[in-house]
Amino acid sequence: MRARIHARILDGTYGPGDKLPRDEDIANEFGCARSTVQRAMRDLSDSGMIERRRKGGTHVRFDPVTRATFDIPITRKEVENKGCAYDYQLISRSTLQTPRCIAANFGLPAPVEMMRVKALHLSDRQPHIYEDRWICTGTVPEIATVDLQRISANEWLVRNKPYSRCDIRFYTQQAGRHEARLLGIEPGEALFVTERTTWIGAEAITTVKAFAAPGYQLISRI
Amino acid sequence: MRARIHARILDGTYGPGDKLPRDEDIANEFGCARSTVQRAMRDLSDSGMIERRRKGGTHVRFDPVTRATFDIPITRKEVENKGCAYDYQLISRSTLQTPRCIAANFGLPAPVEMMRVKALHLSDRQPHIYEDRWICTGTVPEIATVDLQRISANEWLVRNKPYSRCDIRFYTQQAGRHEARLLGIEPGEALFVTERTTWIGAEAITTVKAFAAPGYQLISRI
DNA sequence: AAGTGGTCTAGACCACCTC
DNA sequence: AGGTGGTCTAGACCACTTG
Repeated sequence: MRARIHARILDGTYGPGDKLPRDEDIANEFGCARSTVQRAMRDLSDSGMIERRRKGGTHVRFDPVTRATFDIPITRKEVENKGCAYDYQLISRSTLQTPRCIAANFGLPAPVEMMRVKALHLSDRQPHIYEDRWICTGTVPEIATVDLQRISANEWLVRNKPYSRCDIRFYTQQAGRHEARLLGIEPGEALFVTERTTWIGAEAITTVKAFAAPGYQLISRI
Repeated sequence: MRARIHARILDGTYGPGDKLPRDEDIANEFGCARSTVQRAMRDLSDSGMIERRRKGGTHVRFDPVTRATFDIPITRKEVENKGCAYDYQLISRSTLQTPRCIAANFGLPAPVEMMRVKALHLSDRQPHIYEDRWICTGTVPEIATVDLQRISANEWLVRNKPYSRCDIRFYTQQAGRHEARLLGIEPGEALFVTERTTWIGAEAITTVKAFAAPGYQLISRI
């Protein structure tokens, strides 16, 4: 039943920008319950095909988008899932005032005190990802007691600190001398950079810039 | 009600790997209908927090993942949404046998005839994305009659060819001479590469490699 | 103010998968 | 084969938002 409603929209009965009938009318037309229509519509809405607004009705999106979903695992798991041996090295940790640009990542007007953690993730003994992270000691005081030689901040945070909001951005950057040395590559090679910033409620948790060695791929199947 | 169930799992009552009670038991405990529980569980399942299997029950995922969704718009729209002027140039189109590696993208054992389309998308007159695309003329015969000088294959396909499956991968690559010349940059600069391959049912539609000029970012907010 | 989608109920039946 | 989650129904009430 739900499949029929899906098909009806996919098949071109309604085109980009068109308004669909109210759920109840569709339910009558198909001879099914309104909640069944609601369920189908929710799926289409999740997939980015339609947009719904109370009182405004349901419209086929005017500009179709491809909505892709990616699972970003803990770095250790990502390596192990490839069948590679995982290693991890803490490079440095220190507590200091953030530069203004890091505070800005969190939408904070002024610098605050945070812990800065630099670390290297290895895959089969080869440098894999270098991460440069700031952790808000105000929101996550426990971090002071965590043995970051043994467990990466990445893993500890994912396992222990739920977040309510997360900004992610991907882009590329040529390796500078610093990154090249740590990753064992030549300066100028193309790095895959992942920036992630998380909050719990309005409280900042962490922001991290992860530099992946060339060859890194992000994959999604829909 | 749904929020209470969400909270219950987030707050650590159940940890990674734990088995949750059956939906019906949870419903009794909370004094709500089973379908309400089912709905809450579905959300958690969609977000990657739990895994459900018929007869197997519901488990908190052992290895938490960050699940991010990205909207990938039509390139023209992506440029216009930034407030930039969009331009587009068809570089070449031809019909020929695919190399073996392109056929392999589709899981085809042998080369087939496809149309190859190279094109450049510009943002405020600056080269923005260079795409190198193969379109299956068997599945999409209409493409022969489309004026690809006026509308990009990207836009025409998204608007006219629904797909049932899509593989996407992102990675980086240093610009070669060819890409550098087209994008107006120096060889060696870091490109953001998007590879997309789509099917309708078992039929191949298109595969494309899009090279984005440095500065390109992919953004998601959760 | 009214019309639309969103949530919830109480119940039935189905489909899949593990045991 | 039985137990679990998945879909569906017919209905009620709620919440948002636009005209």
